[in-house]
Amino acid sequence: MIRRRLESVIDRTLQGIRDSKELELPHIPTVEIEKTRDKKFGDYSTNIAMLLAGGLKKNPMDIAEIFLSFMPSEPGFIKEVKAAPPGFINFYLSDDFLTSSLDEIEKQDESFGAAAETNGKSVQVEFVSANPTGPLHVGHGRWAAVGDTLANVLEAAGYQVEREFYINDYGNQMALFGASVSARYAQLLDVDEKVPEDGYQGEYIKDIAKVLLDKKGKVYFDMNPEFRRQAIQQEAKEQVIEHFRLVLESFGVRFDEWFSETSLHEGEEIGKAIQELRDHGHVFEKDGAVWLRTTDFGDDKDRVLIKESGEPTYFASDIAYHLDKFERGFDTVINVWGADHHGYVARMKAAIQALGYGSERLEIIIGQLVNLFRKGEPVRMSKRTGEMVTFDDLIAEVGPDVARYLFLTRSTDSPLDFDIELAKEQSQDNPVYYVQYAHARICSILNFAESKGVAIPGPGEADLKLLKEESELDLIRHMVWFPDFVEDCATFRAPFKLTKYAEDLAAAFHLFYTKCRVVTDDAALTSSRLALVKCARIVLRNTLGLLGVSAPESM
RNA sequence: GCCCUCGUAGCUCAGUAGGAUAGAGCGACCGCCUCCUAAGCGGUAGGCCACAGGUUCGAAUCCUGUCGGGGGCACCA
Repeated sequence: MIRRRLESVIDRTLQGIRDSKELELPHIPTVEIEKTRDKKFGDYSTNIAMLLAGGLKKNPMDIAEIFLSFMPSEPGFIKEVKAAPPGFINFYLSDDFLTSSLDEIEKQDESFGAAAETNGKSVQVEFVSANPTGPLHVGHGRWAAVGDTLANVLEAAGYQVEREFYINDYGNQMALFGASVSARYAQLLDVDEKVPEDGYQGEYIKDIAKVLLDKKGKVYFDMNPEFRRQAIQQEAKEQVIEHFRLVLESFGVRFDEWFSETSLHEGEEIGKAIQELRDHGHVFEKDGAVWLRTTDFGDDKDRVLIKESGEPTYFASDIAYHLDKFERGFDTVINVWGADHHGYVARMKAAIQALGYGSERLEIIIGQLVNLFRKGEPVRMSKRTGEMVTFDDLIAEVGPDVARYLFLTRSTDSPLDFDIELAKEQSQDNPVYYVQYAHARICSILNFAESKGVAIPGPGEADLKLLKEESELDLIRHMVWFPDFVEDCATFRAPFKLTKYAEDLAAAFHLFYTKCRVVTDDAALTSSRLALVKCARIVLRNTLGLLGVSAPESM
């Protein structure tokens, strides 16, 4: 990683300055290295001189100059270092370093961009977690893309990652769902039974009942109504979960664990969690209910754990669930929640603190919603009229690649406008295709070379020093940045940044493509450009891989 | 009313662990295929970073307030 190497150079330089007593360095601040946004400032820069200026009461430019005079020369890595006002130190990577990196990329191949070793930390990412009472909506699709790509990025950054789906399969909503399916089932057998007033009226309930009838026949018919409702609820729930599994799988998302809320109620977990809270002294009784004093930890009001009726609240089971997560040994637990749950964050964080865990071990990513459009017109969704575009409808219409990619083009906490027609028709303006096209073009070049009988060079076989064109070196600059970039995406929990990276990389490739012809009569140059193009394909493919988007060989 | 979040080019949005002249895509306008995929490339135009204060050598970024959009404020899940 480039940043690590620069950190080490900067560190050694500062030590040198300190030893020589040229400057009194009381302590060395954390080195910040950023990729420059403009080439004229070099490739990477640090603001260390400006950070030191305050304490030393010296002009940052003077400090930068001193820094330059002490910096060891590393010709194989850095071509040039310059101080620039108001006190930046800019590093220019050497051409040799850039071109020789290609061998490294090719050697690492699929693992290029991923940390060489694990960082020893485990993290669980919980996402989607829909109630199994009906189809997933497009918002769930967005959380799925965000959660899964975040998990990919964390894995690449060296974390041990688990993906988990929490099944909210307990409580009133489930009972209503069961009763609704049960009524539809009865109706199919010509028994006049009404779907409950506040039950689920959607057409899909009929479909579930139909499948149930086809699969199980009339076995529920003779049961007493309550027993029948429960049995049907169980079957219907399994049907919906299986549907979730299939839809998410078609979207490239596979969970390691499906955790049922009901299982918490069946076991001792909830009681255990409440006892633990009690032991920590945060539980009290009032108005016949049992409360958790979440206000001790910054919540704006205290919350009920056990209702007057003796039933635990959803909050209580959620606490038990989070306790279970920590007891499973995760260092960090990340939840991707829909925006409608954000009022819940403070109390959940309070709860885990009441259990004695640091609040930083629970991270909650609030995902904003998706607004669907069709040719600029908002798609009205109403469960009543049945006018609904579900997540699987969307996948069927635009395809998983387009959906996944576009879901990740906006930062997670800003709402996303998704125009279905634009997504599938305006292909030339579609960033997904722009990136995929770069990959397909590369494959086409390699095919063309092969068809001409040109040998594709293996690692170390091409003379990479022949790559001197600006567009060639710029393309490599984007590629060698990749591992650092992936690490940033992980530390900032910002999977959506990858789409921008992918577009910039594709742009660098497209520019190279128009400026430089790969397969020419110059055998040596052809060989080195083929090596470059092969590496560009690796990085492009790995980027798309993290995004969960396919890398087509032709388009 | 209280809490959270957002407000950046005509549109959709990046950029916020304070840093250099605020970026991209789309839309508009002008160019580029005898040649490995034109689903591409180059160029032009477009900004009081909602507003007002404050902190700082330096603020789109941090703090306070105002205005505007979205969301949330259950012994529901």
